[in-house]
Amino acid sequence: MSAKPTIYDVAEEAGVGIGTVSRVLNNSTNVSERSRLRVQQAIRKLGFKPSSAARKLSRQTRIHNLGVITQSFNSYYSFAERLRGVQAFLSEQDEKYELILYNASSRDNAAEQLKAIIRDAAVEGLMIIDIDLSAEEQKALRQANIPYIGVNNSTASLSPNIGADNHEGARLATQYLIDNGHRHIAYIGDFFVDERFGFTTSHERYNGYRTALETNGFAHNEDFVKLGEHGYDAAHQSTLELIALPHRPTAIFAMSDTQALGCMAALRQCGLDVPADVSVMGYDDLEISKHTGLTTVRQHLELSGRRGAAYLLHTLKRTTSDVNLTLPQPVVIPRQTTRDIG
Amino acid sequence: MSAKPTIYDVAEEAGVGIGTVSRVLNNSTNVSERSRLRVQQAIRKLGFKPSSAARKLSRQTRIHNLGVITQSFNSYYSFAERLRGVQAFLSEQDEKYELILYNASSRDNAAEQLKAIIRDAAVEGLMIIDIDLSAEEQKALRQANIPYIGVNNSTASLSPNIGADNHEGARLATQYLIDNGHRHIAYIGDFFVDERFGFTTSHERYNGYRTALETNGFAHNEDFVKLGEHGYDAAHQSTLELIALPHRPTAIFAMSDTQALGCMAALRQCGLDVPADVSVMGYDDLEISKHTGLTTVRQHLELSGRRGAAYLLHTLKRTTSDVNLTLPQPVVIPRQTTRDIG
DNA sequence: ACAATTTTTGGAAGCGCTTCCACGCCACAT
DNA sequence: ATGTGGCGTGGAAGCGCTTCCAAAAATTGT
Repeated sequence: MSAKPTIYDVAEEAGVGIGTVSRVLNNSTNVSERSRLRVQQAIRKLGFKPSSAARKLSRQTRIHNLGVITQSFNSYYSFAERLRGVQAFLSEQDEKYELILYNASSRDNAAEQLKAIIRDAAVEGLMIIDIDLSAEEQKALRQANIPYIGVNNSTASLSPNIGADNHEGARLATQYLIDNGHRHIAYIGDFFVDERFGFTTSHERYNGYRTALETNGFAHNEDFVKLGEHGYDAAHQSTLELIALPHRPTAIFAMSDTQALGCMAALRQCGLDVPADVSVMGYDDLEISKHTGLTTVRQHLELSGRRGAAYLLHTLKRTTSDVNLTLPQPVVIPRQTTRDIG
Repeated sequence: MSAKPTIYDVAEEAGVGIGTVSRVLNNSTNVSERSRLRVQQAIRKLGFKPSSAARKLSRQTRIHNLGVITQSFNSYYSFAERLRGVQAFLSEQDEKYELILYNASSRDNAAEQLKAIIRDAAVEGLMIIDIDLSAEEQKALRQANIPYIGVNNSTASLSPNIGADNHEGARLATQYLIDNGHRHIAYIGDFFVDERFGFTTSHERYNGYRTALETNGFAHNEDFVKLGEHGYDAAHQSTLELIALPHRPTAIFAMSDTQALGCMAALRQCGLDVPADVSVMGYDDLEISKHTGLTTVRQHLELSGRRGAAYLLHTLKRTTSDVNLTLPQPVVIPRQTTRDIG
């Protein structure tokens, strides 16, 4: 008798009909105090819990739920900013939307979760942050009739996609450093993994960096490119390696603000001043970057969340009106960690 | 005919039985290629979407879902760290849990959302971050048989609660400054609002600050207490006011790292060095604080998320084993923004 | 006392799906 | 021809709830 109790069990236990139980559950009027008490007692005794599925089904009330799946809770500050955009947009809507968060621990796990989502029809729309879906996965979503939108994925592989132009942003960042007289610019980024399905963010930004160098006719120095795990610590380590170089760079372009912070910490730890000795450029413009005076590239994180959510809702409502899928161009925000050495 | 199509509509359109439609939906075997195609066509034509509620109900598969409700997406970095703890814990479990995020825009909105959650039995367990529930609200949750856990709420009012000892943390922080020779210590915090249901975090930390001062027999200076909105900007403003004082403090204790950053920015902007001229102490130990060298109080944010999730799961499983609800004591993490002026 | 309301009640029907059973059909062996 | 097995198929039953309706009980008025 450990099976989940239903209202029938409760009704029997309380010696009333199921209608009465339901009425108590819903705080409906027209229930005698005596019945209400008996039912409540039975509920407690049986540890009864209404099934939300059954409720949603019978009560015709369609509660919409959107999913957000990401692999990048490690770079969770930027994820949080995007999420904030999503929430903000959703809360402005008339209808209520539940936001279900899926956090994949690895690419394989992401695939697994995705399958589960499709199998259970768990969400009506899905936002995919920082995961590049294979063609098959995207097809599966389409077949399941689940609209989806990629955010910060490799534009090439995931469509539709809220595109941050990583290449252009990185090019601008590098060009900014060049305009400030820098000739020896290092790049700190993540490993270029997962290239099966298009470029990674790191690779895209790296390409933008290379483009800027080449456009200006500068030689490319392989020693100035340091790839590692994402995050503060790896960037810290990479920076130490850069400093140890016979000819150290005069500027370092980190592919994320978090990494830029790790970079700056390493520089200062070695007695180097930022920006007097070395300029540092980040990427993301997290809110903290404003606070730390980091020169960086603004890429409209919160807005990307908003736009993504807007797209999903429009699609769900079958609105034909177009939704703007492009974000404003990334732009360099000059602050105090870069210096003109021209 | 704009009503949501069901499998019956699809079956009719495709000229097959509902069983076949269901089989196609579930990628079941034993469906002729011909039928499969017809069904898929019909699905597309009708824009059919399976109802997740009906699915969950019929398929006996109980998918658990937990809710997290918060009001504090404004201080979302610390929220993100907690959430990370929750996710990490959940992903270690065998059973699958869906995490539904509720973000209240105001206290009233929180009350509204809470009602909706209860009404819809939307979640099996609820984590309440930074919102103090009234006795009635807690009672409603209990009646609805939804286990809940407060995180960083005023211990007094929300029970059970994963308690961060704000008073003690603030006392330690202040004592640390005192031990470093400071006698003129300012406090920057949030307004003490919402006291109907217990103390706010800001108030608790303020009290800890006062306790330290009094224990050491120092006079309390009302001018040194600046309360405002939460966040960087208000703290920035408060700091400017502190600096303008005839006798400015030698140390500033901000109730959060975010505010400490605003404070430091203001100091530097006025040509004051941290920590040479003024020491700054934060609270939270966000990950960024390590990066910015901020002396602060560590309060185990991620762990609080983990513990909260653990409690909910244990309760759901009716495990009798006790769950540890107490967090390690907060501890001062000395870094580079404070100086011994003894 | 009785009739006229009003409140309270039980339970059938139905929400949209999955699952299962029974049946038709065809290919193959006998 | 007759049997045998397996695939494909339709549709009834059932998941746990809400909602409705008609009927029973309680209340009011006369």
